[in-house]
Order: sequence, then structure tokens, then C-alpha cells
Amino acid sequence: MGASQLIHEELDRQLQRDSSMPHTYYVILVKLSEAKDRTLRMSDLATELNSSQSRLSHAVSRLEERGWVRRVPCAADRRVSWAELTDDGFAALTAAAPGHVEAVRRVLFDRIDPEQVKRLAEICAAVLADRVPHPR
Amino acid sequence: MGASQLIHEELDRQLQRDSSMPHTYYVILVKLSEAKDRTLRMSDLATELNSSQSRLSHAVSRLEERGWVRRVPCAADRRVSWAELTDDGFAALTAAAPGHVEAVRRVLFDRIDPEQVKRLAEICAAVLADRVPHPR
DNA sequence: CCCACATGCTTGAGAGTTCAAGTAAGGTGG
DNA sequence: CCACCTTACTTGAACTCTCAAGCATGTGGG
Repeated sequence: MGASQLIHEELDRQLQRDSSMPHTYYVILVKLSEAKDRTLRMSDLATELNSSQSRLSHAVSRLEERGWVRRVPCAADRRVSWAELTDDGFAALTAAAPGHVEAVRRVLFDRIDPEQVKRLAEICAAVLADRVPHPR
Repeated sequence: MGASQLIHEELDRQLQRDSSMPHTYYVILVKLSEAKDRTLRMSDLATELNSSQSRLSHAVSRLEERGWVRRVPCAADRRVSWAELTDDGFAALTAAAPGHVEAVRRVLFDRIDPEQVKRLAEICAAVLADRVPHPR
């Protein structure tokens, strides 16, 4: 718990300090940037992020205020909302990425050897295996 | 990140649901229960928990409201505050512990073998090694 | 002795998260 | 075809955490 807490806090602090965004928001931008048309359904985005819909909805609201994400209503199914990464959002992500990547190395990968990386991957896979998504 | 987030959320959810306390509070109770006279200086407690003093102060305030912890002013150094676990607090911890322990097994230890436990411990130790406590 | 700095802790405001509830729209069995 | 369930998402309130600032209270050099 100490190790995972440390990693989480360190990454969050770095992003907050250098790019004024929590790690949660960074990951949202990443997922959107990788998606086709930089657009994803809200619920798919939530699933990919292991996030509750509520959390995502709140987060996207903040990201919209910053002009980094835009909500686009879906014509085919009007319950659905698309989240689209704006150019400003992509720029913010581009600016934040190098520092974040460096932090990831610093807190984790520079501290363990390649063999340990492999072992850690196996352990994490075991923890995540056969997971029924939790009721949210 | 997915694995550590899952573990965190699962443990937090279980404690919140079954014992109405966040994991943070549980750990505070644990540390106090293990301390001599079930009492610890606020700053020592914060250090042991890798918590900011601010976070601890807020948390202890809530725990005091519940009657689980008591603040005792220190006569020798009047800046210092002792945090003392009350009998009610100890009872709450006793009630919460079995469910929590079970959850810990369920989310982690039942999913990896003894060899992996050892490897994970080494990796976590490497992540935590030579850590200068962060400015808080 | 005393001023400046360090230490221990608290406070308040701003943010993010959670949970429960709410709205709206899409399916579906009788 | 219409009550009823499900799906998609949002909302609001309560709660925790963070950060910066704010007290007191010790302590050490001149």
C-alpha cells in the first residue's frame, strides 16, 4: 500500500504542479487522444478508465470548462453523449506528457530492473484477471 | 495503475460499506492500537502513515466526533498533541478488522502465489528505498 | 535577553470522488 | 401499443484531500 500510494501521489503531484491537472484528467485526455476522431462515448470512456460514470461526468464537465473536451450529443441514440478532445486539449496533453513520462520512470521504472518489470506485470495481470466490473 | 487502483478502491469500498470508515481512518486506528498506551504524537502518527499533517488533523477531527479518538494536549511541549484511541475506537477497529483482512486476501493474496508475494515485496521495497519524505 | 527562525499543529477554501437519486430515451412482453 | 424495465448519463450533497496560510510555542545566536 505504501508503494502504490507513493507512486500515485507522486504522479498526481507532478501533473498538478507542472500541468495543473490531476492524474485522472490526464488519463482521460490520453484515452481520447488515442481514439478514432479523438472521440469516445462517455460510457465506453468510463469503462476503459475503470471509472464510474458519475466521476467521468463530473470530470468531463471540468474539462469542458477548460475547453479541453467537448460534449457532442449523439443523433442515433439520444441518450448517448460523445466526448471529443479539442485542439486545446490535445495541446495540453502534448505539453504535459514529457514531464509525466519522466515522472513515471523516476518513481517506478528507474528503481526496478527489467526482470522485476516482467514479474510486476504478471502480478498485476493476476490481480486484474477475471474481474467482473463492480456495480457503480 | 489499474491493479493498484482496483485494490485501493476495493478495500475502501468494503470498509466504507461494512464499517462506515474510509481505509485512511482504518489505518489510523490500527497504528494507534499498536502504539504504547494506544497513544501517538500527531506528527509521529502522520509520519508512520505517510500522511500530511493536514490530512491527519482533519481525519482525527472526524474520528473525535465519532468518539473513536481523543486529543490530549502535551504538558511538556505545548505545541504537541497526543492522539489516543478510545475504547469505542478500539471496538470499532475490532469489528472492522476481520472483514478487512478477508478483503485483503480476496483482492490480492488469493490471486498470487507465495513466490509472487516475495517478488512483489522486493519490488515495493525498491520503490520505497531511499525515500526522502516529501514536503507536505 | 530577545529577535528571528524552526517546529507542531490547525484552519479554510477549493477540488475531486462517491453514493443515491433523478431524468430521459430506448427496448420489450403481454 | 403501452406499462415496465433497462440503458446512458447527470445532478447534488456529503465527504475527504490538498494546498496555502495562520497560530502558538520552542530554540539558538548575538
